[in-house]
Amino acid sequence: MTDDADLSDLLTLRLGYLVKHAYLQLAAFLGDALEPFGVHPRELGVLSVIAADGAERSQNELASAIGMDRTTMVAVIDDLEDRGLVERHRSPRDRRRNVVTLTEAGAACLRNAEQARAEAERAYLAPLDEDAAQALADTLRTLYEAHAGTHAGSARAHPVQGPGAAACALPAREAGGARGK
Amino acid sequence: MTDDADLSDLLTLRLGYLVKHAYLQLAAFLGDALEPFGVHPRELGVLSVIAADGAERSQNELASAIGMDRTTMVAVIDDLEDRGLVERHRSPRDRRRNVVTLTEAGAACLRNAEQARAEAERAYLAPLDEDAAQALADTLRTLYEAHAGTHAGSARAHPVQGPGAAACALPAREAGGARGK
DNA sequence: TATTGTTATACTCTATAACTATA
DNA sequence: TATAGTTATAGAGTATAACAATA
Repeated sequence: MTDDADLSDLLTLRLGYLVKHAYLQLAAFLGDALEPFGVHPRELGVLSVIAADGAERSQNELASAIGMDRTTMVAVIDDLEDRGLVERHRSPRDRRRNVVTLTEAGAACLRNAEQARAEAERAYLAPLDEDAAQALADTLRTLYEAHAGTHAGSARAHPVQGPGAAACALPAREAGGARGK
Repeated sequence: MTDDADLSDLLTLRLGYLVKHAYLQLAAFLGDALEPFGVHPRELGVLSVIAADGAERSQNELASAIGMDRTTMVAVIDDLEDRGLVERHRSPRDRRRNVVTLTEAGAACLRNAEQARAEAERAYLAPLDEDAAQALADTLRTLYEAHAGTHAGSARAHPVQGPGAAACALPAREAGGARGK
């Protein structure tokens, strides 16, 4: 490495780089914090939503509330059910629906893991003073709400073909291209 | 959907959810903006680093500067080379090294795509006033530098079973677990 | 022995299509 | 016909191990 400082400096000026690594770093914090409880961050989110209110939630409702695909939710519920944290019940009023409820163990796991999650978030935000941490949360929420629905089908909002696009108009990427050794 | 408002509200209070979706939404903005130029955000980062200074960069140096695995860099350079945007040269001083340089087309692509990237970032930050946008960048950079190296090998499987884990201490997750019916 | 580029492999996460049973 | 759950599959993205050439 000759002078990596310049190069990484260049990249940390990029918003995309910073946001991606914020996501990766926070995911590492959360994953480590939840590891003793045997749940993934995504699973904890599912448990939280199930416990959120008294209404009985079907798998489909859970999936759409979390922004998870309903086919992915099947496997998540499978895992949680195998570990005895949730139960599936056929809804008697609409026998297509699987109502998902917390077991005793699931409720206990939720309580403990939620505490660990909150601690992990605090640890991640520790380098910031309280105002900056609050401002970050507010800002992220503003952005989330303003752009909600943007990444559903990633190629939608910007269909425009900017001028000068011909500069890179070479053969589109293929799967297994020939290598130059 | 009975009352999704409550549920999504619950999730937007979670930092992990907000950061993840900030990443996904910004990635969608960047991906759409760069699509006319036929480059992915990751590839644009590689082009930028190559052009960053006069020093000749090997694949290994590019990879470590960007935080990309060196085996991943091989495929990225393959693609860029197939499209005529970069060239590989064997370094005469150390014949193990592949020095990567921009072609004329690569430099032109970089210029145009960089402009599109900057516009996409501005569009993403548009819901914020200037102070909030600047504060966000500063905060993200502070967090990145404070936690640098955190997500190297942190979030993986769940081998350890820590204290207080008894609440969820049921069978660990398997690959193709048997499903309930 | 260590390093660079490379290949092969595997694992995670996600997205799509199709099937079933219900409505 | 439409919807909920399910299954199978495929595509990204990433990580690891091993190998050849070179130092």
